[in-house]
Amino acid sequence: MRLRDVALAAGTSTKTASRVVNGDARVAADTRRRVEHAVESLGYQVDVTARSLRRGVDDTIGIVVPTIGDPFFAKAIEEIEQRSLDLGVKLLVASNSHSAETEREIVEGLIGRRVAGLIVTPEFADYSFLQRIPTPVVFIDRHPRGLDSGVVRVDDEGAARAAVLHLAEHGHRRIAVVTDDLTIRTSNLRHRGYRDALRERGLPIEERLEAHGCHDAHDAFHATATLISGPHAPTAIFSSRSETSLGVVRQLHASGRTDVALISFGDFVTADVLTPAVTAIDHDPAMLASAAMDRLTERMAGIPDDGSDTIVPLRLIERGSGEMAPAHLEASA
Amino acid sequence: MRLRDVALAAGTSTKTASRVVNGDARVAADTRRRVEHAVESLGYQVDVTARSLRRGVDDTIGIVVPTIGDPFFAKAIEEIEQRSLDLGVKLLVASNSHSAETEREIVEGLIGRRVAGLIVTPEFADYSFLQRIPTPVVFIDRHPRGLDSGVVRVDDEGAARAAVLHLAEHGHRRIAVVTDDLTIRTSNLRHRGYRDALRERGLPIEERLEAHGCHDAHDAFHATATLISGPHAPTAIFSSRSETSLGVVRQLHASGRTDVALISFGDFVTADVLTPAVTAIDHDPAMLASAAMDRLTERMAGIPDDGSDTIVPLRLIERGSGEMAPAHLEASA
DNA sequence: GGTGCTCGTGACAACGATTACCTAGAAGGG
DNA sequence: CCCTTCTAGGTAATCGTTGTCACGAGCACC
Repeated sequence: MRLRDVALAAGTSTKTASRVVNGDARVAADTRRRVEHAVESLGYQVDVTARSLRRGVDDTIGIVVPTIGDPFFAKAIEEIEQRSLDLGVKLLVASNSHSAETEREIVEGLIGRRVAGLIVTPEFADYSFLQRIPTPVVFIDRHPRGLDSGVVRVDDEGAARAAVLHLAEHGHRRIAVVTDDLTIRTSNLRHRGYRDALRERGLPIEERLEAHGCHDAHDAFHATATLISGPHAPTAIFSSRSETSLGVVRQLHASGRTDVALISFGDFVTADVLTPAVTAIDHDPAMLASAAMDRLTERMAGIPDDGSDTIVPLRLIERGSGEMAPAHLEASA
Repeated sequence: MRLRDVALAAGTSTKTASRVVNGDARVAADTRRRVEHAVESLGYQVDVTARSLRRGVDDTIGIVVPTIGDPFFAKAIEEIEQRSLDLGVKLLVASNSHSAETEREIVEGLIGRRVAGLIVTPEFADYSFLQRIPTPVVFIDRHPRGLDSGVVRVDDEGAARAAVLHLAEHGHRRIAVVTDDLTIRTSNLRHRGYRDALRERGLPIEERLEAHGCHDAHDAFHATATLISGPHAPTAIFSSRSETSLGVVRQLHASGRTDVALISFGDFVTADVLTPAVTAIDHDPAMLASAAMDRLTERMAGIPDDGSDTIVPLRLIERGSGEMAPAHLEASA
């Protein structure tokens, strides 16, 4: 199964066999045929490992995301998949498993595999070690710790601000937010956008209107119950992640409070089937992915990083839930 | 950045440096410290490629799926991710990009990378070439072409049959099916289960009750419109994929026909928020993934494949839409 | 007939890490 | 005090492939 065996069977040197395998034109037609036959009958397969070692690089790029199960990243991966297919390179996907240590291991492992380039969603790890490494790396979604690098990301703050302003424009003065831990950068940015909007409109910033630490739909479900009970309940909710939106929606439906306006940061399937249909800010992971690929391609072509961020625009999809007035009017889809 | 450089800096031989890097106990404490220091200050990283080449294997397993974006596979990957983390091996994910050629390339590429094991969702490629290859491969979801191998899969036929029987038990006599092309194995099996159930109950099998070729929600949306119009419209629909279910649901809501019973093969988020909440057969990708990992672990431990299939059970989640009587009673959540 | 090409081919080294094998002391047993 | 057994460390070969260089043959051109 080694090239040597193929060469032996074809009666040539390994080098010539290698030439055939790699499509080098400088091989006599007859020799080529013999080698090809040997390859076929022996079921030879190139040893990518040895090849990479010798060649120094690989026609593969890698992408590292927090979790593949997250629909946002899943979509982004799909897009990058398509793009790399067009580029003729293979794609390896890995997840950084939510721990600084494995995160670094994963990235190092991919680099050690000599991928031609890497797209990384930085999370906990310190990426300063990358400075000594020539592999082009493009970061998406967040800034990496320990490294001063440009990033391809969505405009979390601006979009959150726009969403909340949208609610305010429809007359809401008590707008709540459901978010994850503020230590998470994106959550933090969205939360900041939320507060910025309130300030701009001179609306109250109150702790009891803010539900932090909602990691998933379940947390959000309970947090929403607390939010909407009591005398000073909000008339609108801004949910800062699609996962939490699911919980918010469930709670609003469960407690018969579908009169509360809602905008979800992050779209989700069936958002348009619900009553009222859920207004969402759409990330468009494909755009993010595409921009990241553009950037990576540049980097691989030797164009250096200028350190600036690429901001991917977002759009507000008005479906009804974000356009309801504060009273109890129901604007159905 | 090579081990040699580290050794040079630490004043030892590469072998000793290698020992330190690999945690070999037979190194004097002082030497160890010197090497560790050199590693740290030089930012040395093992060249995984060279290591794999020499060692012959790698502490990485790979998984190949049709599309990472598919929520089913995304969940399965998450599970396998977790399991491999526990096992202390890394995971590489690749997608086979829907073409026989790239599919084979991807699998060969992973094998060429000397992964310790592989979990593959076979699609179009001929897998007979694997017979000559020692890498353990576990197939999931479908049988591979060209290779006689056991598979870890869900009981598509049986579960579809159970779903349709469930509808029949609630009094439905005109049950429609919305499905993808029957050339796709899983679609075919589910369709067969559907017909089996009808036959068992002596219910009519009619072409106008069957919408084939629905690739996505959009197709299903239109197909459903056709199904539910006309004099002999069904009182219940069996949707054979979660993607098509989204389209069916949208159509039923759009045309105010939420009185039509529905069971979805494949659960989806918000299925429980709709009115009526959607009854679904849940695949539980985690179970499938887990079974696949069990099998792969066995294979990697040298236990040969006995050629039998591992069937992962499914469960019916009754939420209302599948328990409605044929008339127009509304069983709300 | 020399000179300078290109063509097809092969010998050889090298990619970076590891492993099989070996050395020299040191430690311990009798 | 000699011999065995460790211990810490080194040397060289090797994994499979490919880049470099060289070589002989054939050919065209002056």
